[in-house]
Amino acid sequence: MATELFSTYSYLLDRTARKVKQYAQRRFNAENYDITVDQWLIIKNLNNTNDLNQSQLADITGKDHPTFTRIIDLLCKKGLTERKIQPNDRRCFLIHLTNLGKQRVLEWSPKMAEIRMKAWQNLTEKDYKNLKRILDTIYMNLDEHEKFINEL
Amino acid sequence: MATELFSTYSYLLDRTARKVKQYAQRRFNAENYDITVDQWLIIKNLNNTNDLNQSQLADITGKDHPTFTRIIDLLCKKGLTERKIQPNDRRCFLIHLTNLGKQRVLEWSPKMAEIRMKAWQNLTEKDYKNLKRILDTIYMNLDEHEKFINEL
DNA sequence: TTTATATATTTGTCATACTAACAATAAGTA
DNA sequence: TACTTATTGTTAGTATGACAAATATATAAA
Repeated sequence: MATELFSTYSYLLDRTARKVKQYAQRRFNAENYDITVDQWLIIKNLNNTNDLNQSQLADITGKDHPTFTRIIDLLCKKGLTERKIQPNDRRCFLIHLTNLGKQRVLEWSPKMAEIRMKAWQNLTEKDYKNLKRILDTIYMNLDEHEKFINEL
Repeated sequence: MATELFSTYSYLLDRTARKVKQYAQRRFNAENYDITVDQWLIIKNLNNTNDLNQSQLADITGKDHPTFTRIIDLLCKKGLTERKIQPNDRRCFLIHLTNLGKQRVLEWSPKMAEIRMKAWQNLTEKDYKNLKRILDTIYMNLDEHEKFINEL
């Protein structure tokens, strides 16, 4: 593999991930959608699987638990989600998408899909499969937990 | 293209980029290398092309200017770089890798290469070329400046 | 029942990403 | 020269990411 700095996958990955997030955020802002890319990821996911607790949702969306707490704080402040107490386990909350939250997901989804497709111009279904395979392989190569599981 | 959260390239990209950075940082910390991944990227690059000004270096390493200012502040505090005044243009500094900086690049490079290869297990040269092509395509699709250039 | 351990969430700290506003300097122009 | 515009870099504010530590509650063990 080439060892030149700018040929390294880590630089390319970081740069591209940032570009995608940055582009999406600018499009959100241009439409006056008062939400960040990471916040969107979460409410979009809540629309599919509502009423999970924070830990589960954090894991699903790939966020650190402290980071997740803070993002939910902001979503609650915006009225898009709420924390529901569970009487049978008072350690955890269920994160619930409010009616406003559901409305926003419906309202904003088409634009989000359009933005997502924009990045994929000139690429094929096969490219997607390859990308997914390569990224998943890298992820697994570095994931301590998965490595442990595989050794069992 | 699939629309599920876990099948979106943006999620995969973000997740993988973070995993790579996180893994590298943990390995740095384990070796007591007092440096972050982003700081390393910059001194590694300075070792090839020393004495550029901040704007040029920020562009090369893909950082925005405010972020770059802060990273250079930290690198200078650690004695790895220094800002040199240019008499003919007093707006900008040349960023200079100190002797300690050069020493650290030499000292740490082998471990960094090892860490980089770790993520690439089970992948081929062809995978690398594909990944690079796909990521570059996504980047170009979203890059306003390049788009403008291409239209000329 | 008391103690120990595990789970869920929060708080604090540092680093980075991005935006906006600002200061200093340089370069172009009337 | 004086005015305007562009460039370079900094600072401040908000959001996120990673990690360590604290808090509250639940569960298991002695």
